[in-house]
Amino acid sequence: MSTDDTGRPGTGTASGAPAGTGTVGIKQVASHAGVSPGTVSNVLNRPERVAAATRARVEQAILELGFVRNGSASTLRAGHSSTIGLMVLDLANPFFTDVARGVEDVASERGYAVILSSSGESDEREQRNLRVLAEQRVRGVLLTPVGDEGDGADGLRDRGVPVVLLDHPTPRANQCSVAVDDVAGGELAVRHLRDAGARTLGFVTGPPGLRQCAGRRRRALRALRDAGLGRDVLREVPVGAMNARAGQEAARRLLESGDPLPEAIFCANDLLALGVLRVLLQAGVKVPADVALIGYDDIEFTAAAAVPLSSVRQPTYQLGRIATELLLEECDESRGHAHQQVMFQPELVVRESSRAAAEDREITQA
Amino acid sequence: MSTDDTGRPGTGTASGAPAGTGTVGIKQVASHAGVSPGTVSNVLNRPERVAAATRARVEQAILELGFVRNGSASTLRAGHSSTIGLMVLDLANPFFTDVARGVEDVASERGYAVILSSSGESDEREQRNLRVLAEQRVRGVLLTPVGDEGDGADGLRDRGVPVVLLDHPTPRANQCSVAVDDVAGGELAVRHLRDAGARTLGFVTGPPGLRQCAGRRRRALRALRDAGLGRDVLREVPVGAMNARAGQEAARRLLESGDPLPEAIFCANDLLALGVLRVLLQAGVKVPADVALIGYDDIEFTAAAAVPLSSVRQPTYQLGRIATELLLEECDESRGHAHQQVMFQPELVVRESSRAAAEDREITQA
DNA sequence: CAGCGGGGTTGACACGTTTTAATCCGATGT
DNA sequence: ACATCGGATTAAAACGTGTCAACCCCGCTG
Repeated sequence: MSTDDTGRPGTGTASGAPAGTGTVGIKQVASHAGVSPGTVSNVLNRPERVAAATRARVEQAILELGFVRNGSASTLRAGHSSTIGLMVLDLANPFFTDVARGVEDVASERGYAVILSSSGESDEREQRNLRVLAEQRVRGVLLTPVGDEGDGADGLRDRGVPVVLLDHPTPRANQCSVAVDDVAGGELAVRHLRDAGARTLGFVTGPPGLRQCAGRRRRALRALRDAGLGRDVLREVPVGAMNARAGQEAARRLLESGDPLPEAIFCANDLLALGVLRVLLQAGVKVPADVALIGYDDIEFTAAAAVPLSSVRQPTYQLGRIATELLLEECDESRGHAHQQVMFQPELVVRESSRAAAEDREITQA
Repeated sequence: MSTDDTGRPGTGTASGAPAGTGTVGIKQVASHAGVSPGTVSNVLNRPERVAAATRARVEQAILELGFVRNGSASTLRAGHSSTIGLMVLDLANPFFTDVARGVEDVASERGYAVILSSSGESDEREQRNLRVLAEQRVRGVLLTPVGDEGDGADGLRDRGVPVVLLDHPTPRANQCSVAVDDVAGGELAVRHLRDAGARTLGFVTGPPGLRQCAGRRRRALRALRDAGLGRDVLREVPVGAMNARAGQEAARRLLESGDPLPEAIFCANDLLALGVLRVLLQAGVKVPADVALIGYDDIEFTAAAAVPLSSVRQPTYQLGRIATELLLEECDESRGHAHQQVMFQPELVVRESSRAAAEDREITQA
């Protein structure tokens, strides 16, 4: 059968690798190496089962023909692909970027590809993108759910696709999750601010619609209570987003309210804190002498800020790594897999922005 | 049809779609709707060819059975998938993050999924990940190549996979590319610094092995020459990475060298600039009074820095959008597609860090 | 009334791979 | 020398969808 379907109206007219060959599949490799397609498949998937001599011959043929396996056909036949889905809330947030790096590294090590999706904190987009992932027959999904309940992925789980919740503790025992102890983090921050001498506290938080924010707010309140302080010393400043601009907005509101500034401000997010910091400094407020400031996430830029920001560090990269390892484990041995809820402990990182006035004689040493 | 799956999100097990059903494919839908598989396929792909009545019936069946099309089979049969690959240099860089957002938005709009890869500025990883993309039979690839020559993707192009170069102008006419005019950007920055009164210039640049850095260095030199300045006024400070830590390192080296500081510093990257800024401020150097400072990329954090950083803005998000649109266009109508090299013009963003002492009477307006 | 045309629908095949059962061949044990 | 065994290889049957030619039905025209 002389299959010369070369009538390609193709654009880029061939160069480099053996071009012109319509599509080089397992069959072409087989005939070129003088074996059957089945053997080629074996070379690809269970090299140990094929004699060294033939294996070499096949590998040679693969190289010469520039064959790359067709993932679709493979997936179709095997029933599962070698890609995993990663759905984050916001790509622009360095927190998720770090997580994604961890995910990508592990996945890449194991030969998995990562399909990255961003829900943009929208329920509807989350659903739409999850559907795309389902169509792609991803092997599993790492999901930072938008809603409180992680049930947006129930559809996937019912279809037998493992789902690991990211940065979201789950009450349900029938799924894996990886998260950081938010309550402990809030406690660390609030206790630290109190220890630094603050009697009144401002709390800058994102839109309450966001699960993340709701959670962090609850956690802050609880930490306050645990610290023996009443809600009356707390001043909440809700803002519309979780970025630096919103932080500036929040600080302006605090300044213009006429009330005295709180002695310390806890921001639900480093981006917010950076914005707050800038406006305070511009207004001549001294940080931390007048107002102590602490953020959350410990993104890279906090350390580089004019007054280096205290923050609560989360093992973001590790978060991604562990979650991926958990997911791949669940994929590989779904039989004996025991779901586990991993909870990391956050770590307080104290920098200039919140050092007690007592211990810092010379902050900005210029 | 007693569909009792109405609003019962509470019960953990078995909810949503009919569970237990092995795999629901096009056939099951067909028999459930009393039509042939071919018709179901038509409903999915060419709805206009099927009568309204049957279409409704089929759609109903799809809904009831919770059918989602098997992308692998679809791809296999159709010969091309509905995913595109995006390979960036470094996920941790907000520049690429922004680009990725643009890509994701457009792709998502058109029903494409995005497979995100990071080469981590490593040639070997680029090759490995491109191979994975090839296996996945992506419809096309957006690539920010590591090497000077964008030939790492030639293998893909030969296989008929459209490749659009991202943030990398190409000399070759047989491919699309989207980039920002680096030379113009360098000129903007250098000219601006000179206009602000700087006579000597420091240039902090990343590892020369990186194409990005090599390019930006060349561009800076050229801009200098165009500005009528000799190389003798230039002081180069190469560093090992493109992040804030490296910037701090660079600034320290400048300070400790004993030579007088340059009157202005141009950083190849905002992250570097942030690091430089911090160290300068700590050392008591006034910005911009003593040293003017400008970065590149205009990432979000520059505006929020203690001394807001001047920068050269690139339309990052747009970069991603346009590149994706170009790619999808090339995919859809590969016949009549004319390759084009899009070149954006960068924009100078002047903030406090580089205002001439003359023009700023009152910078901090609070 | 016969022929015709066309929209709607159908079957069946092909896509490239994995996998299972069957086949082949040389070597081993008696 | 024959039966047997085991490793290496093969042939063929799926996997779920898209495509295309064929087909059917019905109304319309000559």
